[in-house]
Amino acid sequence: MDNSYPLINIIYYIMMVNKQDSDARLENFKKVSREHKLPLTPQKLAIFRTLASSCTHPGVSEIYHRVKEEFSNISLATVYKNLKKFADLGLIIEIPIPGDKPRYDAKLDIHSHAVDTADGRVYDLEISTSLPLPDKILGKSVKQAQILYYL
Amino acid sequence: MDNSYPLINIIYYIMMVNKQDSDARLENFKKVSREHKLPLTPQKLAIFRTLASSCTHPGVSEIYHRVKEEFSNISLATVYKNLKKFADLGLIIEIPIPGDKPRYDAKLDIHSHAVDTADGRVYDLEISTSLPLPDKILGKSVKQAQILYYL
DNA sequence: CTCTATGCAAAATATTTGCAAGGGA
DNA sequence: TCCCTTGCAAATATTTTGCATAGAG
Repeated sequence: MDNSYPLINIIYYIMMVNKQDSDARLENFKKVSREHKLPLTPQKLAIFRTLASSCTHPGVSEIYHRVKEEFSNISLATVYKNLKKFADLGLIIEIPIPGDKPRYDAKLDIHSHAVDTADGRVYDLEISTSLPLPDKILGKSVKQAQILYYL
Repeated sequence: MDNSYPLINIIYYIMMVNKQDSDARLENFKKVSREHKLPLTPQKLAIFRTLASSCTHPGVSEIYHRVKEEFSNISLATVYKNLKKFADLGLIIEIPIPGDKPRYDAKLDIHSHAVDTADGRVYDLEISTSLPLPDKILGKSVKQAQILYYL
């Protein structure tokens, strides 16, 4: 007898970004910037907003080109510097992609990603069963976790 | 009343590599190479063995330097080419690290990794609860999955 | 003998840095 | 005013490629 059928069905949802989400992210961005006494430049806002309102998890270069439509003379270095700073402040998450450049995500709650190896697209994923999340590993607290699924 | 205590205890194991593991990996490597009619050069063997017998999930540069002790004139390009080929053949897994260079792993069964953000070390992790693993997402079959925990 | 692999060097990419000038709070 | 930030260009770092030669099967 074949026992290999799954006992539970995993339900997953592909998440999209709506206006409420991106507005809330932008508010949090401003709040954290104020708390750290960091000036809110138009460039920073444009970079963050591009990310916060996007479903496509863009990388450095795509963010650069999109922001360039508004600020034609923005520098690539500014995009690099800010994405790094945002990640340090916990305002965005870096999604590492095997064999490719990293992508970024302004969705902060712990969730998973599906990477389509055919076209490089990355999707946000919520799953019905919870992610195994230990408090501590090796005595150190777990700061972040993500599952990467490769299709 | 506070319901926030976890209902289950997650048990995890830090996995080490023993000689049986690395020998089995090496055998599989030879078998797959034969199947694809790819010549088994001493350089390839050294690169694969370095990885298969390691607990530290080395990156390109570390593998290069370790193999260089044996083959003093090995080229970095050879290491790049071979790691890419091994990954394509499914002989190794690339572990993408946020903000850092990728690491490699010859352990093939689906498992998780803990990334120590303090020192960059990466550990293999087995956990007592299973990883939520859907067959298909967006109609495409799931080829691989890994959880990354950041400490 | 045939086909892939290797090593080297150059090219292509990607990312970081230093610094003078500008701009938010 | 005081820092932090920006844009530019140069410096680094990383990865890929072309090609002549070597070596595995």
